[in-house]
Amino acid sequence: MELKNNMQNFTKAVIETISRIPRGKVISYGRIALIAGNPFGARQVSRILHAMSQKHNLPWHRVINSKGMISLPTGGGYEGQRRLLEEEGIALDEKGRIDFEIFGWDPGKIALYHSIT
DNA sequence: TTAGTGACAGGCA
DNA sequence: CTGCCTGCCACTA
Repeated sequence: MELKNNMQNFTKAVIETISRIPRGKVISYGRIALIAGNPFGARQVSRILHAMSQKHNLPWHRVINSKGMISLPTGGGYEGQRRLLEEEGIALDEKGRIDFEIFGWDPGKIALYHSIT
């Protein structure tokens, strides 16, 4: 059960981290997994999102893969996510990529981000 | 119980 | 810079 609790903690940490993503910013699955305490939990993060995002009212659309692209298949939610991102001012280039240098969110820089805004 | 799958990531050609 | 291959982990058939 200790093991089970760890998984619960990871899930909770993931949910909490995602809920903290500022509007207009994005972060990768892997980075969230790392912050939540599991360096190899990127796939679990996606699984958690798919299962709990609506229930927890999370900004799931601000989570993308390490290549800066939307991971959903065209026709399987891609358009919707892209639209939500663009509504927040997040730009995608002609290849559907988002620049982390501009829109990437790093929890470690939250203080800096806060001071600027 | 084993095999297959996936809203991923990093290294290599 | 782009595409392919392998590693990881939880869940489903």
